[in-house]
Amino acid sequence: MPTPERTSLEEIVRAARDLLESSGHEGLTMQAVAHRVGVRAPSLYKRVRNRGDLVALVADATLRELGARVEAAATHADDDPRLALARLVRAGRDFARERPAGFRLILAPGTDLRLDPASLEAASAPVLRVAARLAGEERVLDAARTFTAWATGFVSMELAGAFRLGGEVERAFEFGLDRLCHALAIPAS
Amino acid sequence: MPTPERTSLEEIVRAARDLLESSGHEGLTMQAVAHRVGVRAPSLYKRVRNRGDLVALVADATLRELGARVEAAATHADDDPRLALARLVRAGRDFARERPAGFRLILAPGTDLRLDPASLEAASAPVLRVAARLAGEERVLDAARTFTAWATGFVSMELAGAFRLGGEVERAFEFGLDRLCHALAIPAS
DNA sequence: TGAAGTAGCTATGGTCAATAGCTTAGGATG
DNA sequence: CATCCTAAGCTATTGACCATAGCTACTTCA
Repeated sequence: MPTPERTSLEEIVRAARDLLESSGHEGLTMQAVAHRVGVRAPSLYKRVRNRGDLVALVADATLRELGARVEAAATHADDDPRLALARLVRAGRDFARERPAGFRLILAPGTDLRLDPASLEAASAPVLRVAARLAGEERVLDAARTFTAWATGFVSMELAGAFRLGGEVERAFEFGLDRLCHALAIPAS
Repeated sequence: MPTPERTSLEEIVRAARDLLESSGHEGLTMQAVAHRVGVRAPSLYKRVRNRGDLVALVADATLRELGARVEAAATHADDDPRLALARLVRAGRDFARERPAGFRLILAPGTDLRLDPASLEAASAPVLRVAARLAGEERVLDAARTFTAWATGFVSMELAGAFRLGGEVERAFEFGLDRLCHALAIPAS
């Protein structure tokens, strides 16, 4: 039997995620992570291949948490798909505000970073499920993608500060959500 | 009169942009840029404060080029706003495919990076102009933002490889564009 | 008690950002 | 023409960080 782990991989990833949010992508150094875990930097390489690997783990953990949040928002069991979609996107917005740096990591992953397809699947499944309930929509996949595109674009714009005043954000959100729902519920003319 | 510049700032930024696309964000080192320009690394600091500054210049140059492309796509002088919007988004998609790394830089700028508001303004103005011509739409700003959100989200998804097969991309694009145009041309009920 | 495996450490090498200080070229000025 | 002076570029250096090598000590199991 192997020796029980003193410093678990989960602990390292958690420290790395916190550090990413507090110090940015540049501040996410092996030394800083190690210090936060209470260990010296080289010890991390017993659990992680290199820094890129750690960043990938951070990205995947973040993506999975986003998926869980969206999933939780989807399981509210009310009939109105519009409200369900609104909750889904709000879950994404809240998450992006809580972990902006992590969100950026999964929003625009570098060429080197490969997100786990299973995690992506899990995160996008709820939208697909709700979209399937949209009245009059037969092209469910395309509808879900259109909605997801708007939602991610909106959140990324909000994150980048594209909306100056706070009130404008909500107005723009309600507007976009309303129009998207109309557009996707009404069959192509 | 000052001595004429041997190595211009434009030359440096151009080299940095090319390097960003060929070697990624990590490969964009001062040494690599200097070597490409035909100079030693410390000499760059005569033109640029630090690496972050150079990245900001790269981002701004990329954003301005995107703006110019979108602007060019908008000045086609045909009456159909739908075709105009299609050309706008296609210009963005083409650009994102040509300079994916640069596009990511302006899509999800890090917390440290501040994009020039004027450049952002110039890049988003064409959409606003076309949106203003949409029949029956009075909330022009919100409409433009909704459209822009969908477009950026779509491009970022395409860039991240969210669409498996090539054909699916075009189908999803046509679908989303069609629905968005319908949604934004029809006044809220 | 002895063997084995493993967590963590120190020491080290290599890359890169950034600064200090020097050298030199080339125009401006007398 | 001689001189100055600005600025471009260089070498040398420091400090941060990633990553590996190799050692020590502890835990578990026979």
